[in-house]
Amino acid sequence: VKSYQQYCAVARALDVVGDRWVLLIVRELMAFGPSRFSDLQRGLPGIASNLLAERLRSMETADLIERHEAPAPIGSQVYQLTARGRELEDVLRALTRWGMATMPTGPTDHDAVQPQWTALLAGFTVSEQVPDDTELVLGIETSSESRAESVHVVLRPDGFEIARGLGEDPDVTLRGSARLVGGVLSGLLSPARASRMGLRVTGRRTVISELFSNRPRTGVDR
Amino acid sequence: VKSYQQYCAVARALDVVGDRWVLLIVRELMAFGPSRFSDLQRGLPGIASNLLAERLRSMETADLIERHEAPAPIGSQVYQLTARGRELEDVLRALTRWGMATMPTGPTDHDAVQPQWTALLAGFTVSEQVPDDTELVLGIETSSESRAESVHVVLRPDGFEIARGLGEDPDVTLRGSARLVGGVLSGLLSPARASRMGLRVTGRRTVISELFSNRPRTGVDR
DNA sequence: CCGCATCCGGGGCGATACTG
DNA sequence: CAGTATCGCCCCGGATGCGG
Repeated sequence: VKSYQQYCAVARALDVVGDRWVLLIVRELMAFGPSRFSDLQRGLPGIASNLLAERLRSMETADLIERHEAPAPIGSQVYQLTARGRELEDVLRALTRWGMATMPTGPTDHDAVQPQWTALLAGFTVSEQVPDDTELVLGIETSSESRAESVHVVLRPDGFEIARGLGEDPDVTLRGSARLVGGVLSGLLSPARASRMGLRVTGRRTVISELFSNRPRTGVDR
Repeated sequence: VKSYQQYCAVARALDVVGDRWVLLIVRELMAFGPSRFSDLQRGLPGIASNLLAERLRSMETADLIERHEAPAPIGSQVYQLTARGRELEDVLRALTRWGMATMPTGPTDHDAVQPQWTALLAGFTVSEQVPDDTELVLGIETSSESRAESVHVVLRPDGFEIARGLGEDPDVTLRGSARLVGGVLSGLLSPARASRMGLRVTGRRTVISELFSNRPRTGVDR
């Protein structure tokens, strides 16, 4: 939109990422990596196509993303974060932590639900809980009213990756409403309570309790 | 504005703090503490009075701030952050770190300059560098073209406080353009270089080099 | 289909004026 | 000093169209 015209680091940052949708576009690219226009559109329900196009242009100008010709499988182009764009991870982490506190409210009926949002939450909150030299594949299937969609997260102590589908043989799989799955992954809901409320956990169930044994009770305190 | 209507922690957070000016109002209240309407207006050059009033209302509804009858000296009311509002500190920290990288560009001629913005930067970046059980008072005077305004920061290892004026006998005082003062405090500019470029340091000058001896060279890397 | 460009209605935003 | 009132403008959101 318009610059705040203030010589202040916060205002300067908001001049770039303060426009509507921008940080959510970064969220999608941080979750899935290089994505096509239509992929982004799916992950950003409510955005108008012209707005997405305009944002992608200005984000490219701002050096947040770069446009690439897609490799073999698809003959289109993909968008991905630049190094500068990836440095927004701490901003998204902070916003995630702060926004998590409002999650127990559960999705309103009109709220969209996408599994990669919950998966990103998982990557941010529990990835550093993974023991050294291990890789943990977490399957996530959030069932909205209409249909159920799934992703899987590869959790490593130093980071994570998200991809569509359940992948091959995840270590643990969480199925249920986004509220239950997200509640457990954010630490705001104990696995035991969630199970009683309808969460289904398959695979090496002990992994879940291990991940959450030494986590703070709420995600809000520092 | 309007909710994103997505069951995602980031989107939920942006539903509350994503509106224009909101995070900058939080910045002002985090810098100075309880403030009056006109104080906020001074710290937010460019905001229209009706917009400030509207934002203060919605921020009160969102439990970010609360309105209080002012104590003795002023017969008006003051606004201050709630606990929930103070929890936005990490969000501001992350945005500050990210926005700092754009600061060497210096203020454009039209950019406003206020010393508390630089002071907040100091509080965020160097407060934990202060040795235990010590209190360091840092005077800051940023000279814009028209006039020079000053604040002082009381730095403690576990936090900081900002107040107007230079206070009584600060340990060190930095005077100069906002670019020079901010450059040093952000770690993007060495004190030596800044001095050569016109920064004036008075008081216990050694404190400065001590504070910045074991800081990372740039503020951008994790 | 995918990746936009164009058009259009509504509302948030910004500037000014005004009031207790 | 602390807002309220009014008024354009432009951004946003939704729909449609269209070339590759």
